[in-house]
Amino acid sequence: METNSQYEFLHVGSKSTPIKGWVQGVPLEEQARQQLQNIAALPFVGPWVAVMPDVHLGKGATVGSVVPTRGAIIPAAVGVDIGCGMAAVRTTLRASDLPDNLAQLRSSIERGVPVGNGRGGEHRRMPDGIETRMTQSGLFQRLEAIKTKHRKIRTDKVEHQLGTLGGGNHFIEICLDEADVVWVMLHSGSRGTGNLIGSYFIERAREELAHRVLGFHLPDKDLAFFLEGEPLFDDYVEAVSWAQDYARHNREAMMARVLNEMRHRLPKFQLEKMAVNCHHNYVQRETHFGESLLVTRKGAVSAREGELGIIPGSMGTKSYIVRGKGNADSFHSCSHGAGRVMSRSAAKQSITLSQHREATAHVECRKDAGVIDESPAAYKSIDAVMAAQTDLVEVVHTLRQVLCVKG
DNA sequence: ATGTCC
Repeated sequence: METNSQYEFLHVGSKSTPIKGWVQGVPLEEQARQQLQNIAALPFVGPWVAVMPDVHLGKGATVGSVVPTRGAIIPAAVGVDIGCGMAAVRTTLRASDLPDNLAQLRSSIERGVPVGNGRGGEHRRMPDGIETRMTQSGLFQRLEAIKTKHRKIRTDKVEHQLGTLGGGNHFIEICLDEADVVWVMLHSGSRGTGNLIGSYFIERAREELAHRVLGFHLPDKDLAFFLEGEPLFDDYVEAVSWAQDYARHNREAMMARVLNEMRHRLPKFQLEKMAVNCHHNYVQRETHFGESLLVTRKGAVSAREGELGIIPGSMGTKSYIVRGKGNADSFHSCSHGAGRVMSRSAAKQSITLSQHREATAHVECRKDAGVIDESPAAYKSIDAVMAAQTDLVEVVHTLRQVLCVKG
C-alpha cells in the first residue's frame, strides 16, 4: 500500500464533496473541471469523486472519473457504451515469428472479425457457433426477461453483433512487449444492444425528473438518476449488468476469432496464462471504507491490489499491462487510456494525413482520412498519464503496436 | 459509442 498519494484536491469550498484528482502534469480543461463540480454537488455522490489523469469532458459524467453514489444511480454517467473495455492475451509467439509485411494478416483479421457499424459490422452465420454462446451463457434468456418488462428495448442484432468490433475508438491490435513477445489486445463494448439499453434508461431517468421533488439543484439534465427502492432502479441495474456481461463475452468471442485468423497465417502457437478482460465503462456495487456504494467508472479501470488491467495508448503509441496497487483514495482505480486532448472535429481539422502517416509509420494500420480523429496527436501523452498514477498501478508490461485494425 | 439524422 502506497503512503505518498499523488492526488490533489480539485473542488472549491470546504463544504462541498471532495474531488481528488490524479492530474499532475496532465491538462485538465475548464469544462471538465466544471462538470466534475456538477457531479460532486449531487447529494447522493460521495464520499468523494476520483479523477484519473486521462480526464476529459464527456456526456453526463466526465470521462476518466470514478463516481461513487449512495442509494442512487445515474444512467448517463455510465453512458451508452455500457461495458466498454479491453481484453489482452499473451501468446508464445515472438516478433521473429511474424512476417515482415503484416498487410495480409490485417486483411485476414478484418475478414474474420466484422468491423465498423451497420451492414458489414455484423456477422452472418459465422461457422464458430457464436449463437450457442448466447444461450449457454444465459445472455439470451436474461435479455428476454428485460425486453418483456421494457417493450421499447427491441433488438434483433444481439446474436449477429456478438464477436464484432464496432467503430469509433474500438480497435484490435497485435503488439510486442519488452521481450518481443507477441500479444493480442482489443477494445470494444456492448455494441448496438448496450447502446439501446443505455439510451432507453437515460431517457426514462429524464422522464422521472418531472415527478420528483428535489431538495437540491440538478445542474445538468444528464445527471438524472434512479433511487434505490424504485422499480426502475432495479430494472436498470439488471439491464446494465446484462450489457456489461454481453460486452465481456463480445471481447472473448472476438479474441477467439482473431486468434483463429492468426493460426491460419502464423506458426503454431499457444496462449500464456496471463490474460486480462476488463471494463472501463460500467457500474457495480462495491464496498469502500465499510460502506456499500454503487461505483460508476466512466473511463476508469478497477485496480484492486494485485488486479491486472490494461491502459492502451493511442494508435502507434504504447499500451500498458498494469497491476493495481489497491489505492483506497481512488476507490482502487486507474485511468483507461491516454484520454482525448482534442475533439473528433478538431482533430479532423488540424491533423493532416501526412502527420498521421508519420505518427503511425511503424504500424500496419489504416492511413486514410477516416481515422484522423484517432491519430496519436488527438490524444494526451500516455507517458504523462502513466507518470501521474504511479501510486495507483505498477507497469507489468509495456507493449508497442505493430498491427492495428479499426472499424 | 450507435440500426448515428431526416
